[in-house]
Amino acid sequence: MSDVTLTFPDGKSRNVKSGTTGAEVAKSISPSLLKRTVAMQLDGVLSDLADPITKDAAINFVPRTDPAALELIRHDCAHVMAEAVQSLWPGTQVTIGPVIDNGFYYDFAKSEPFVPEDMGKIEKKMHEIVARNAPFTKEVWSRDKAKETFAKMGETFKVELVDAIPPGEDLKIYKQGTWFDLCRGPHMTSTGAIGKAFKLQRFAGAYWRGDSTKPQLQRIYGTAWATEDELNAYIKQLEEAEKRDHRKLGREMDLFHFQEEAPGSIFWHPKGWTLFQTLISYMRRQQEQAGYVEVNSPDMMEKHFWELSGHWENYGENMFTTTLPDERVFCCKPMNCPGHVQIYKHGLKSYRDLPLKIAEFGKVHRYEPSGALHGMLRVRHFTQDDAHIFITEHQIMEECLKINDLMLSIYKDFGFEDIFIKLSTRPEKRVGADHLWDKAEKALQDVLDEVTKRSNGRIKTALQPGEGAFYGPKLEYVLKDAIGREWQCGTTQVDFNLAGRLGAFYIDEHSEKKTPVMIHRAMFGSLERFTGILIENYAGHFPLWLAPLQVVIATITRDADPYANEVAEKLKAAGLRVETDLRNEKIGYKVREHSLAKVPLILAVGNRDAEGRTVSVRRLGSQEQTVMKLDEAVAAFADEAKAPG
RNA sequence: GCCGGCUUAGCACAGUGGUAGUGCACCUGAUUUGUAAUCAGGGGGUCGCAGGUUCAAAUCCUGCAGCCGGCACCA
Repeated sequence: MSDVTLTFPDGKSRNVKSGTTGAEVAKSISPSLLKRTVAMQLDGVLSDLADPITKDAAINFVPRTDPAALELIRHDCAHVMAEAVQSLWPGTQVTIGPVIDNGFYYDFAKSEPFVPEDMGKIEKKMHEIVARNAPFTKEVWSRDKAKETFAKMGETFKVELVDAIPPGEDLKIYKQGTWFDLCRGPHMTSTGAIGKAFKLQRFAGAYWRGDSTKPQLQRIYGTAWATEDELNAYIKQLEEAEKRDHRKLGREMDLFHFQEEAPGSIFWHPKGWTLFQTLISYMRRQQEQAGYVEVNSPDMMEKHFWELSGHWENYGENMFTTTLPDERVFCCKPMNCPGHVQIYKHGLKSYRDLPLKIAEFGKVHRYEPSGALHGMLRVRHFTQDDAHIFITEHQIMEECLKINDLMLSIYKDFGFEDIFIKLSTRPEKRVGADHLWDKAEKALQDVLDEVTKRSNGRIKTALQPGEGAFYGPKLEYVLKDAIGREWQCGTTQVDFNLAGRLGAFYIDEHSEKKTPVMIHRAMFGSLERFTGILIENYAGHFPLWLAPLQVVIATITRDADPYANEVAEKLKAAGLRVETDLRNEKIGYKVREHSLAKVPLILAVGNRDAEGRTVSVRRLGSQEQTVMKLDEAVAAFADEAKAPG
């Protein structure tokens, strides 16, 4: 047999016979290396340590503590969980069990639902299986053997999976003791390598193959790490995220509430509405500077209008309708675009009027499925910072790039600098001719390429085939928050269809009627969602310009009341949002309360301050106290409270 | 919409068949206080809604709604 050359991470190389396994190579170097190795990488690709090596490769032996081993730990853990479930509930069918961010899941077909107490039982059984430390062994089976075996076991989902594997591919079976599963691998050397740092998290329903027309399976989510320290750190991180939950902070900070008579709808309280309006003012200023005009269009229009626009056909099941006493059917607008086209159509437009940028802080109404609702992040009535830009075809690139620049600069004002952009192309359900879709998708791809180039590759992109809107493809801006979670906010959509459908045109330089192209775009996306994201991103600790209540003046004794009122008046006159706390309480009590309410600035005033015309400043999150002259404090805070941009 | 869980005072929670509780918040009084809880007293709940079982239901059963975790859908 011929030799193959293996190159080790230290640069040294060595020849071994083709067909030698990774385990044999490791053992020949040292038995202890073999013992601590759970898998290998060949040219960077993970594979089983027992795999024969048949070509030259850079080889790396992976110990279980190597970051590369983490996905193996999780994947092995999914197998162990599946064995545990099948041993506890014989007759349960296994389906798929992939690795996901921070963990894994496995989907089961089981007639009785899992109950909460089952989680502990499964975990216990898993620990037993890990302790048994059975080696993972791989076999390659014929398609027929696999189908026959799984069919005999009653594993109908596995049979379906076998059928879905392309003809040329090997069918691999991984065994851990007597239990086995169809799996593409790789796995570690034995179940013991999983260790103890795993935990099951939740039961959930999930459709077979992610398809809501197919049977629903029971999914178990788990997390697994190389060490218990890492597991604990991860759990702590989840707890941190929970503390930031906008639903919890919204209640604690008295920003808004929900109630069951209005599912998916927000009752904004004064403080929350102040925050909301601060965001709108900010965006209004940004858009004015960028040459937009603001309009307002009707919330309800007759159904036939939405039939004409294509919404009734393509979006109808998400629309609220109402029948008036005169029996005409009206629809609440789910989007602002058709209304903006009507405004565009008033007065003949020339190519000289383009680009025409029509913006609206319009509240749209969408009947979302009940299971989709989630605090302010997914509601049925929300305000978009929406705009429609009417342009000629050759203005697409320039306008999309302007939008992109504005989008990025706005996100930066909120501290979001880690952005990624998804391109979503034509969905199955759509309006318009394919050649127009070709043009629209090409245009957005070009924009995306240019944006990536300009950012020197800092902005990452992804393609989402079939995820576009029914009237056009879209770019979707996803931003990463302070604790690494991703949120989709802005969107830019190129639309060759809607203007034509609704009879909008302009006169070009040759006096001919032309159909404008429309760009639909939103930057915050939904103001409600963006507010929720900001609450979680800042954990309620808003920068001064956003904080609904910016300053509290807390008195130390009653004697200081007149001075406290004077301080409040001065701050209000400087444009700050201020309250006084003159209650008969100790200063420590007041500081605690306003700190819990996340007020950015607490000014304590007592007799010393009244005499010296000073304030004692305490900033949220700091124990430190700074005594400032009143006039200086007012000027400094007024400056700090200015909105960016 | 689908699967599972949950729903008790403003908030967080205890209470599994026999007169509804705790802490915080709230109200009243005393205390005038220098940076994360001063002391004492008091009020507050058709136990999500509607049915049913029972001598008796927060507790058991059925239906509905909302919420939570996922799936599907999506800004």
